[in-house]
Order: sequence, then C-alpha cells, then structure tokens
Amino acid sequence: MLDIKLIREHPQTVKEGIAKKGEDPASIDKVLGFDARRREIIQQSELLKSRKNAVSAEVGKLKREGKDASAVIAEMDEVKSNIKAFDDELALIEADLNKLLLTIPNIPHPDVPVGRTPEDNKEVSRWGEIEQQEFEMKPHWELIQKLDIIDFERGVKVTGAGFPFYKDKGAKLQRALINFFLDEAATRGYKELQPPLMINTASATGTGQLPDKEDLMYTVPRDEFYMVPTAEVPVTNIFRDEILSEKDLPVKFCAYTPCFRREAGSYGKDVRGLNRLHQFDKVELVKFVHPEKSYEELESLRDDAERLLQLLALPYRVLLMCTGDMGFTQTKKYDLEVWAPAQKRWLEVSSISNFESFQARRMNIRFRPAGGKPEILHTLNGSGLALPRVVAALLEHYQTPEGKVIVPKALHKYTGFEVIG
RNA sequence: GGAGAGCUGGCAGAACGGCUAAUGCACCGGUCUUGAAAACCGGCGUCCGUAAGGACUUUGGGGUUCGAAUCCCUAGCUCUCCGCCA
Repeated sequence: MLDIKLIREHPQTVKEGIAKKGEDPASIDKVLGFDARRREIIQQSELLKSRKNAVSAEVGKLKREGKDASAVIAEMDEVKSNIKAFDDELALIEADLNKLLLTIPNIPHPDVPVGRTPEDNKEVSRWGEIEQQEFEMKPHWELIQKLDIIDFERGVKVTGAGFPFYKDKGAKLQRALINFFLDEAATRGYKELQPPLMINTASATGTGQLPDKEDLMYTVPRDEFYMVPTAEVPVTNIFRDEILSEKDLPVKFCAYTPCFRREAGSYGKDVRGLNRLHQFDKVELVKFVHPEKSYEELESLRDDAERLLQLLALPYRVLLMCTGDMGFTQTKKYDLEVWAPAQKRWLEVSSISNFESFQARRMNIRFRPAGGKPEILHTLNGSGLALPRVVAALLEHYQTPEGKVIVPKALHKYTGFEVIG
C-alpha cells in the first residue's frame, strides 16, 4: 500500500501514477477526505480522553484521602458516551480508509512505458538464435505423449484439468531443473528456504494477493488458509512485523515450491499442454533491500534469472512491462519469455519485479539505519524459473527428427541421462 | 483430540484494580579520553498537533469499572503432559 503521507503531500503525483495503471484517480480524493475526517475526529476524541484521564486521577486522589467522589464520577457519563461516539466513527473511517488504501495500486517508475495492452510492452533485449529446423517440429504436447513422460488424462481423473502426473524421465527432468535452479541461485548468494505451502489471510494480504487477486488462489476453508500461488508469499512474509539490521541487507532467499493457481476463465490453445496449469513447480528468488539500492538490485535479479536460460541455451527475450500490463503491486517489472519453436510463440517463464515499499509497508518490514529510526525497506522478487514452460520450450527446442529430445548439457549431472526417448 | 500453564519493549524480567509499566542487558547520541573501555548524562514503539502538548501501546477483539497489564468473555499462538500418528 502507498504511504498515506505521500498521498497527503503529493496527491497530484499519486493520481497521475495510478491513472497510468488504468485506475480511477478519484479514489485519491476519497482517501484525502477520509484522512482529513480521521484527523479531525482524533483531535476531538483525544481532548475528551485527556479530560477523562484527569478526572480518573482526581477520583483516585479523593478516595485515597477518604473523600466523596460521586460528583466527579457523575460527570463522566456524558464524557464517556461522547468518546465512544467519536471512537465508533473513527473505527468506521479507519476501516474504510484502510480498505480503500489496500485497493490502490503501486505507482509506476518513471522509466516504465505508459500503455494499456501487451503490445505496449517494450522489448529491451534478446538472447540466442531463433532457427527453424529442416524437419517438421512437433509441439511439446505431442512429444510428451509419444515419449510418455507426462500424463494429463489421469491427472484429470485424479484431480482435474491442469494437474498432471510427471512420469519416468519427465519426473526426473522436473527434479533436475529444480535442483539446477536452486544450486545456481546458491552460487549467486541466495539462501535456500522450504516454506509452508499454505498461507494465512495476513500473509496473502501482505504481498498483495488479497484483496486484489482472491479468485486466483485455492482456499482451505476449514482453516482459513490459501494454497500458495507462488513462493513469493510465504518467503516475503518471513520477516513480517520485524526490524532487520541495515548491515544484513540485502537479504536474498531462493525457494522451490509447487504453485497453485485457479486461473479462472482461461481456456483454449493458451492452455494446451504445459502452457498453463493449476499446479506447477517454480523456484522463486526474493530480496529484501535498502531503499536506495532497489533498482540496481532489480537489474542484478534480472541477470540472475537470465543466466539460467543462457545456461540451458534457450533463446529468450526480455520485456519491460508497460504501466497497464504490469500488475497491481509493482513499480517496474521485466518478463523473460522463452521461444517455443514448434508453437512459434514466446512463453513467459519469469517475472522480475520491484515493489519498492509497497509490500513491505503492508507487512511492516523495516530496517534500522545506523543510529536512526526504523524505515520501511524495499522488496523484490523474480522467478528463477517457472518450470512448465521451460520444459515446453526445452522439449520443442531440443527435439530431433526422430522425436527424441536431447537434454541440455547443464542438466546432465542432474538427470543422469542425456537423451529422452 | 483431551487436560493444564502461559503470552509485558530488540532481549531478559517486575508491577495490592489507582499515583510516571520497575529494573537489567543490547543499541544510538553526548561528556570524558590520543583512541577505546569504564563511568556519567540523554535517547531508544505508534498516532494527532506548526508548536506547547495530548492520546494510544502489556498477543488481537469485546466486556465490567470513575479507573484494567491486573477481573470476565472470546480468538490466536507458545509450552508441558496424555492420546493418535509418518
């Protein structure tokens, strides 16, 4: 959430910022109205409370001296009911204000292209050669079926669409990629975590999944938990309501988890094969950083993620997301898209974002600068990487005319085999 | 799942329903010192207010009372014992 002081002091800047994300700037005027009323009530209520405290102290004194206090006590009835009236209104205003603040998106960084649709995203770089093979390339779902390495149909029976079984070399390839990604992250200074796979409401609100994206998550109603939609949620919440020392920054974590997403409303060829699943595996990279460093940390995070695709020798491009396409919580976001040669399309395998203080303020994560008061820090995260589309691109890219798949060299020590099929 | 005990600042740890929520450690600033340590002084949560000042803060929420860390209800969490269990 945005800093109320920022909204109070620079309402115009904030309005322009959220307008770029396609949000109605009128909500800012509502915030200002609530804020003004809130402060007005606080002042009146506190005046009465001050009076009440003074009277109570007086009563204590009279009683100790053995005198009668009934006259002063009688005076309190009205004061108390007035306090209650103010505090009731204050509670309502604060609830409204807070609810509203939670629905106001983060303000985009000035570098970010202004736009509304994916066409407005800016390609900032490209790596690797996109070559068309001589032979007819098969899309990954056909390779999967022929090689019998992933069973979608039985997944449908056991759970539903989008919950596949990975089999044989398919399962081993998953394990290999997860270990490869985690090991590479470790070489870049990320400490490994195995987080909880269910999260509570406070955690989901902290990173911004709630209230914005409630429909995206699977719920566990009996215990009021959500299944993790990404490791970002438990990992970023690890320091909720804590104060870190400045000398410990940046703190870097990597975590593998399955991710569960309802993805309501998606269908068609976008979801063929591994393109979109309800349960998928991902290694996530999360950083807690000093506010002055967050944009350089964003670039190094992007480099950490890009390197993984380079090691797998898969062609990809980097997009700088436009204001309208980047999401609620981010100030600046890159997507990495890998080339799937048989489908002849780019597949998003990583999103790399700076949230500045937006998440950290919701979670109350601070650091203590030398000798100073605690300050809200900045959070970032990026996928490093999401598996299914990497697998899709890998199968398509490394297929042979005979329908086999060559395992890229970087994975050999993890898979223990060099060819599938 | 059952029974019991508990939750006070960054940490440890006091407080008969009333007077400024002690005290110690850690941390920050200052004095002193060539420098450091020690000692001493001050600071060390949030909000409102230009300020003076005021309000709030003993896990969260509600209640009793002129007045609640303290009593009552409720939620969460932690610990101990029992049961079940990979």
